[in-house]
Amino acid sequence: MADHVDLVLAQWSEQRPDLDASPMAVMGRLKRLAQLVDTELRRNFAAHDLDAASFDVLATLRRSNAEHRLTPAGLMRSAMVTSGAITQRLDRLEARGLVTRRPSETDGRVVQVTLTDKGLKLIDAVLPTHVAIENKLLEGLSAKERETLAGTLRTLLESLGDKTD
Amino acid sequence: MADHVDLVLAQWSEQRPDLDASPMAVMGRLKRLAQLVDTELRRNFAAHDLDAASFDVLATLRRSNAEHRLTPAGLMRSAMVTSGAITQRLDRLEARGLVTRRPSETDGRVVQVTLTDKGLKLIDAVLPTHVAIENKLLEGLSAKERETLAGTLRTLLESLGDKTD
DNA sequence: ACAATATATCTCAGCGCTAAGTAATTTGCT
DNA sequence: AGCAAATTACTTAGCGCTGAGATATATTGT
Repeated sequence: MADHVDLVLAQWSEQRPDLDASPMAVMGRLKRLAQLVDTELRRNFAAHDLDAASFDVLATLRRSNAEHRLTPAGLMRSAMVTSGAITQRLDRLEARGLVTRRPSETDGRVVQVTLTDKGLKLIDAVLPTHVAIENKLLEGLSAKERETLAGTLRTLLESLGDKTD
Repeated sequence: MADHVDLVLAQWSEQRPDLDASPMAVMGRLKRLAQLVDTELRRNFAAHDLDAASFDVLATLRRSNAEHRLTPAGLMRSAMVTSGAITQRLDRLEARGLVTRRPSETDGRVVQVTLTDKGLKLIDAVLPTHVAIENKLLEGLSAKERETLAGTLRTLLESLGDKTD
């Protein structure tokens, strides 16, 4: 009936009763869950010679359109990392022959990143296990709970400006 | 009415209609929120010459007991990082005079880590802004929604073995 | 036309983490 | 008591990210 964050909250109220630590009930759990999930997923990535960053790029290209093509700027917005991080991710993926970089014909500043056949095969091989693991991690919640949870998280994301537009 | 994850789910159903991507409705949002929150909190840490890792150690010591003392193993369990990460965090904090390391008198393998006066003052200076920012980030949810959300996240954490015991 | 501004990508130093392995100490089994 | 297994903390190589800034191209306002 108590997780790690309950202990943390009890400790705060003991050591700093003047501090209202209530936001941590949500924030602490968000952080902790994200970390737990990351650790679990990392195993699957490693089994396919991947890491979370590379998976993220390959998966984003895979789902974006039938050409599996996107610009670094698009990848950056999707991944919420800095442009430097994307450049380095692409360097690694290109060196392994999983994506190609081609200058845009219509805008000299732009680069088109495309999934290679090898990259497509790899991401399609990883996806089923990936989704299966995510499902397994969610087994503790009913379908109804998952739905409500997803809805509340969406409300929160929207309030923080995470729009599609 | 739609956040980034809604777009992602629509893309998957378009490009891989055979794949049941539904767990991403929760997992994708968890990851995205954790990343957004981290980015916001990082600013506050930097304003106090801190980073998330250092803040985490100082805050854990601050709340743990009146002596503000813990072992590296305890810090490791709380932070969910590897032992090497804790060693390095402590190296940095010790070099800045924010914590001290002292060998345990009862167990030769154990080290006692204690917050210094300087460390205590620093963490107490950062905490109010930290909680205020967390509160601000949660403004999009009603008190009721926050409560329900925290409850569901706890259920999920417990199902993943995040026990206090 | 042209200067100013905006956009897109890349570079790099510094930091922090993991994974794997080491060394020292304690615990538990027989 | 004696030894294998577990625990604790540390070390290091390699990776990936941020933040700041460089470079090149495109767009805007006059």
